[in-house]
Amino acid sequence: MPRERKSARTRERILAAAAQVLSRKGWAGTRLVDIAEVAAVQAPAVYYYWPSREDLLAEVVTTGQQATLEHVVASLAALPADASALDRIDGAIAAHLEVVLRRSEFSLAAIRNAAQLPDDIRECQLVGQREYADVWRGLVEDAVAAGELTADVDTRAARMLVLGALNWAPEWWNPDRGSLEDVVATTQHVVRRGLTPH
Amino acid sequence: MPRERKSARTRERILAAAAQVLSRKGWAGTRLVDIAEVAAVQAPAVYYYWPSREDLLAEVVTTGQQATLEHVVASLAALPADASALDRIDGAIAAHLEVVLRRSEFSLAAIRNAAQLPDDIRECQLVGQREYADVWRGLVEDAVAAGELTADVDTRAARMLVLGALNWAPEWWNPDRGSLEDVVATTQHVVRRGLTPH
DNA sequence: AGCGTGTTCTAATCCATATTAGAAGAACGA
DNA sequence: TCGTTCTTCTAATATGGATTAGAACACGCT
Repeated sequence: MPRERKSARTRERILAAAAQVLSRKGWAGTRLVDIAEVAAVQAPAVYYYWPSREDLLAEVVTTGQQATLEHVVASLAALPADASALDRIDGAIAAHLEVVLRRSEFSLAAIRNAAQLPDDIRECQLVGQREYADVWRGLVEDAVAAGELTADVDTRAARMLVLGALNWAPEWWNPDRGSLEDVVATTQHVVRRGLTPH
Repeated sequence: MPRERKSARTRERILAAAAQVLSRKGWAGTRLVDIAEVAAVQAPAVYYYWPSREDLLAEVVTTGQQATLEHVVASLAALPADASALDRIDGAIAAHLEVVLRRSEFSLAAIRNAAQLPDDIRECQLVGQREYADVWRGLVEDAVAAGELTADVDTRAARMLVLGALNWAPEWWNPDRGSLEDVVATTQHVVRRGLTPH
C-alpha cells in the first residue's frame, strides 16, 4: 500500500473513531485517549493530522452535516422527474433516516452535539444547518404551491416537528426490533397524513 | 428568614443553576465553577449539599424526568372525565411542550443529556423513562381501543415519532418568533391528523 | 455578650487529560 | 544499503477543574 494511501486511511480511521466517541460521550466528554483507542493509535498521533482536539471534533461535525445534506440532495436528485411534491418529501424522509440511522455516526454526532458546541464552532455549524433547512423549506413550499399540503398550519413549525421526529429516531430505533424500511414506511405514512388535508 | 429556609433556598438555587448549565454544556462540559457562578456561590459550597458533582447532576436529571412526568399526569387528571382518547393525547402534547419549553430547564437537561449519561446513572434514568413511556403507551392504546386512531401503523414507532417531535422542539422554538400556544396548537393539529384515518 | 451549630469561603491538593518534545519506526529513492 | 522524509510512538509538561482541609462567618439561643 503506497504511503500516501496508508496515511489517508489512518486519518479516516481517527476521524471515524472521533465521530463514534463524540456521538456517545458529547463534546466535552470526548477524550483523545478514547478516540485513539478506537482508532488503534496513540493519542498524540492525532496531532499529526489535526492541530488540536477541537479541530478534529469540528471536522466531525461539519462532515456529519455534509453527509446528511449530500445524501438527501442526492436521493432527491435520483427521484423521477415527475415525482409529486409529497413523493419528494417521502424521499427526503427516507434519506434522512437512512443517513442518521445507518449510514453515518457523523450525522449522529452532529445532531446530538448541536446544542453544546463551543460558540465559534456553533456559528459555522449554523450556516450548514440553515443550508439544510433551506432544502426542506423548498420541499414544503413546493408541496404547498402544488396544493398537496394543508395550508392551515404554520409551515415552519410543521417542518421542524418533522425534522425533530427524524432527528430523534436514533434515540429509540434499534435494528433488532424492526427493520429500517419499516420505520421509514411508518414515518412517511404518519408525516404524509399529518401534513395533508383529510 | 429562618435558617432552614435560607439553606433550602441555596440548595434550590444551586440545583437550578446546575440544570441551566447542564442543558447547555452537556454532562461532561458542566463545570462546578460555572454552576457556582450562576448560583452566586463558590464552587465548594456544592459539597455542603451533595457528596459529588455527579450526584448533583444526577439529581438534576431525575428531577427533570419527574417534572415532566408529573406535569403531564397532572394535566391529564385535570381533563374532564369524558374527554376522548384523542383529546387526552392533545392534553399530553400540550403538557409535554409546556414543561419542556417553558416550565423547566430540568426537563431540557434530562432530555439533551439522556444519551451521554454515565452508565450507572443512565440505568436509573431508563427506569423513569420507561415509566413515562408507559403513560404514552396507555394513551395510544386507549385511542386504538376506542377506534379513534388508525390501526394501520406500528404504534410504538408512531408514539416515538411524536415524542421525538416534542423533545426536539426546544432546539428550534423561540418565544420571540411565535407563542407557545401556537406551537402547541400546530403540534396537536399535525399529530392528530397524522394518527387518525383520513 | 458569648457559645454552638450550620453555612460558606479561601487556600491547598490531586488527578485527568490535552499538548509538546523528541526518539523510534517505516517506507521510498538513490 | 544508506539517507531522507513521512508517520507514529514514548516520555515529559502544563493546565484545568474536582475535591478536601480548615478557617471565617452568620445566625439563634442562653
